[in-house]
Amino acid sequence: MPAATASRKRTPSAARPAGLSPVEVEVIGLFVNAVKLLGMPKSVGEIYGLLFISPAPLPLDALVDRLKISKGSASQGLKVLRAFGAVKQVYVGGDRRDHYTAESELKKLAAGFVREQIKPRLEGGAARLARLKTMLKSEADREFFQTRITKLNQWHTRSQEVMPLLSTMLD
Amino acid sequence: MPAATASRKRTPSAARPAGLSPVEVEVIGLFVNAVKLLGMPKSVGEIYGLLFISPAPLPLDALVDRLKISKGSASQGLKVLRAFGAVKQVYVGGDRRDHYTAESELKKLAAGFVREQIKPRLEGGAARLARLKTMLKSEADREFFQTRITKLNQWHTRSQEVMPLLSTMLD
DNA sequence: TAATTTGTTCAAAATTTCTTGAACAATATG
DNA sequence: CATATTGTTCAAGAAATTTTGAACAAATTA
Repeated sequence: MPAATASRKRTPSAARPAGLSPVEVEVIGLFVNAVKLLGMPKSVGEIYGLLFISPAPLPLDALVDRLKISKGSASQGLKVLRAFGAVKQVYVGGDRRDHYTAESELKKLAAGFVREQIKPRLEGGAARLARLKTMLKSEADREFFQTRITKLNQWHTRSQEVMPLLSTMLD
Repeated sequence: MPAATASRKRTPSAARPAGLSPVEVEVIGLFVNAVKLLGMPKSVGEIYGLLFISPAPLPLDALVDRLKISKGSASQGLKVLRAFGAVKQVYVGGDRRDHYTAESELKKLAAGFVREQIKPRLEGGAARLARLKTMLKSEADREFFQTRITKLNQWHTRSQEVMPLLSTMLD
C-alpha cells in the first residue's frame, strides 16, 4: 500500500476517540442543560459542548461521528449557533471542510442571545401593546383595563432598560 | 320560583362574558408569548393573562369556562403560578371556592422565576462542576481541559453574581 | 349520613418539537 | 465531463411535552 498522501482516510493523527471521554460527557451534559433552560434543542447543546471542550476546531463530520447525531441535526445546530455568534468558523489549511470552535466569551454569547431571542420578542410585544392602546382609546371608558395596560407598559420599558445593563455587567 | 338565595346558579351578577373580548384576547396573547419564552406551557400564560386583565378575582371554574381549557389544566397551571408567587389567593366571602388574582409586581415575578427555575439549575451546574474538577485532578495532565473548566467556573460565578443585581434593578 | 361541591392527580390522547435521512445544490477533483 | 466531497433543506418518523377527562379525596351542606 502506498504511503498516505498527507490525508487519506480523514484521520489526521493519533486515534480519534470514537466515543466520548468521561470529561467530555460531563461538559456536554452541562451545556445540554443550559441550552434547554434557554429553550433550545439538546443537539445544539451537544454540539456547542463538544466544540467547547475540543482543543482543535472540528468539522461537521466530527460532530456527527462523535455525538452520533445525524448530518441534518449537525447542520441545523451549527446554523443556530452561527446565528448566535456562539461558534466561530476557522480556516484549516488543506481541508475543504468548514471547521468550528466555540466562542467562549460570555458577553458575546449573551449578546447573541439577546439579539436573536429577546429582542425580536420584545418588538413583538411592543406591537401588541400599541394595538392594545388603540383598542382602549375606542372603548374609552373601562378604567381598570387602562391601569393594567399602563402596568404592561412599565414592564416593557423596564425590560428594555435592563437589557443593556445586563450586558455591561457581563463584561 | 323562589327568590335567589344570594347565589343560585353561580352567576353573581350581570352577564358573564362566555367568550373573550378583543382586549382580553390581546392581553392573553401577550402573556402566552412571554410564558413560552420562559419555557412554560401556553395554558399557564392564558391563566395568568386572564387573571391579569380581570378586575375581580376568579375561581378555577371561571378559567375553565372562559379559556375553554380542562379542569386539569387549570388546576395544574394554578399550581405552577402559585409556586412562582405569580398568583395570589384571595378570600371571597360567601363562596367556598378559592379565588385568584395576578401578582403584578415585576420584582416579585422575577424573584419567583429565579427561585423556581434559575437557582435549581445553577445548583445542578455547581454539582457538575465539582465533579469535573475531581475528574481533572485524576487525569492530571490535560492542560487544555483545565483552561476550559476554569472558564466554566468563571461563567458560573458570574451568573450567581448577576442574579441579585438583576433583582435590584427590577425594583 | 348521603349528596354536592371543589379541587387534585395521573394515565392516555393530542399536540408540539426535534431528529433523521434522503434528495439536492454547490464545489472540487481526477 | 464524470465522480466525489461537503453541506443544506425538508418531509416523515420519533420523542418529548402538554392537555384532557375521569377517578378520587376532602370538605361542605342538607
